[in-house]
Amino acid sequence: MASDPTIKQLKYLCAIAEKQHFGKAAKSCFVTQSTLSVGIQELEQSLGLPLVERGRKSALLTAAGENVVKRASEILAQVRALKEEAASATEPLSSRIRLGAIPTIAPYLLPDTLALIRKHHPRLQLLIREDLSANLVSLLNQGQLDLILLALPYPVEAAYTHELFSDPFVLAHPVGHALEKRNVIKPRDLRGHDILLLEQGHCLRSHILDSCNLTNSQISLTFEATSLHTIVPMVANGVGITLLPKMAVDKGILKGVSGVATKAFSAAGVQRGIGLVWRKASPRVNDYLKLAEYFAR
Amino acid sequence: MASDPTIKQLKYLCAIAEKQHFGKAAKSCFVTQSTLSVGIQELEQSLGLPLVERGRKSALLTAAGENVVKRASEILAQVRALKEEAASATEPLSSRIRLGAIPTIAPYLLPDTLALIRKHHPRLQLLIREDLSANLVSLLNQGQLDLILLALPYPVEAAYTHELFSDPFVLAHPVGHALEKRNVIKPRDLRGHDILLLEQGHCLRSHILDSCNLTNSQISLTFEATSLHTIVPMVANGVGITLLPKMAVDKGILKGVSGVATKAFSAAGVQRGIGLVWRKASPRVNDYLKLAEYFAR
DNA sequence: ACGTTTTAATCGGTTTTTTCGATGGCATCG
DNA sequence: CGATGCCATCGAAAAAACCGATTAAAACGT
Repeated sequence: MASDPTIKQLKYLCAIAEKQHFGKAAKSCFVTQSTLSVGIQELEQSLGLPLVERGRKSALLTAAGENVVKRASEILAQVRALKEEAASATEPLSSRIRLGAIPTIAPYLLPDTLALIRKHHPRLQLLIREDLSANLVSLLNQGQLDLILLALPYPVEAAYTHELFSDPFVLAHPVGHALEKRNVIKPRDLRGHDILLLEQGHCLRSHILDSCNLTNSQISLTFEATSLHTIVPMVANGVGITLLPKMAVDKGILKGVSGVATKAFSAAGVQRGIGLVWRKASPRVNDYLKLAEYFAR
Repeated sequence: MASDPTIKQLKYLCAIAEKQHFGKAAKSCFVTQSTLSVGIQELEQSLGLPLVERGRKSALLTAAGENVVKRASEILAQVRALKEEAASATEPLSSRIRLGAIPTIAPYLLPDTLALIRKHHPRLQLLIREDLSANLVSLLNQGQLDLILLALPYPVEAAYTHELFSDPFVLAHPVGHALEKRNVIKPRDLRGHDILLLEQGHCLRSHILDSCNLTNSQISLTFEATSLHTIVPMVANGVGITLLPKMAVDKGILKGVSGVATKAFSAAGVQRGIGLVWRKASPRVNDYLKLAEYFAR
């Protein structure tokens, strides 16, 4: 079977088309005339037809040769484009990063941070997927995502976890609630109260339970919500109390809601970690670390 | 400077994209795994960025890698297209031939012959240019034309002349003309008669003069026309006599014209030759010879 | 916990290809 | 008729491509 033409050969041919002269074409390609000559011959052989009409005065192209040149120059242009794109992609934090984030982080951390990142790295295309931790980890390990933003601790299999900062939980209770008068609040003070949590599958639920040493059975009323935004009005209505990520409170989840007060825990450890996770083999660790700086502030 | 990626390398990369596995990709490229491995590495080096994420389970593409693959597959498709076009062009009498012809041949020889050629070689693209011999020869030697159809003899510089057949001149005279009664007509019988010829520059003029041993001064009335079609009615109106290529008469130049009679010369040599001319260096002599067969019949 | 397997990178050596300088052939020009 | 210009060809040297074997590292199985 006839082998493929070489990019070099196509270049030679285009040079001939331009210069109409073997020697000059060779010079413009920085090779000797003999090299270019055999290059053209090989190309003609591999295509099975004469491309250049060797005259004494000048080297003209065959009709077929001109067609080939037309296609060849397109190919060369595309190759150039490929190289240029690749070159621009070597610029850090460019091209595409597919980022996953869980629902109890994304709405509070991403808007500001992404705006900042976008400002500094306009060439970076960040695709966001919001999903539960388990799904994100699975997608990451399948290669469908490049980077995920999780609450820690979380088992991420073979992936690498880069912790960013810790996010304390704060108590959110109806105004006038029995806990309001206490100066100091510890996890054990929660026992016996109706605690509203997200439904199973949200890692926030287990992080809260774990960090407060509670079990499912110790929660007297397990009213399960699908989002923090649905829990807040329930607290306002006196249905129960809840723990909110400080991150969410800082970003104004209580804004416009009356009848809910917050209180920080005096004990340490009532918190979750926030971290980035990527595949160990990932070649863009530098990019991820740079992104981490934006998330960490 | 970074060297160009190789077509082979692009193939390797696309194979990886498809198989997501070095070994399998290598097999599909009919090379060993090591060959493909270094090929990919070279490509990555020349582009200056990682394209493949070598996992233990599978070889995934980087974001940049996917972009490159997209472009690469386009390039490969174009290369394939180039090869296919070239292959189809090896079929004889395909692609393009730029044919020049003089005004005293083209209208009489081309219509029928081109129809025949078109029928047998539908893939052949014949571009026709009608011009005076001198211009055609110049265009041929400049490479603007591939083949020209001339009346012979004609000096064609370095080109090669392939004679097809001879085209006798016939006398065309008004009905009732003095020459009508003669059984035998020789060139010298023309002397003293008003002979209508094409203007200077048309080779037909000099061919007639030469073949009849006439000089410009021997023509009593030098009424110069720009085309044979304008001469014929002038003959019909008794303005003079003329010599017409038999070819033109055969193809009906006198059809619908009354009052003009024709007579063959009894002497040999009152004729012009018809021939194809191409550059000696032309690589498509086979095609031209094949075309010559159509013109010669 | 420990071999086994899988997978890609690496190494060493051979073959192939590429490239160059020099030479040759051919046609044109002075 | 020699000089010149141009492309093809040749021979040698350099570069590369390629292969098979081996290594390294991780995943898998027992």
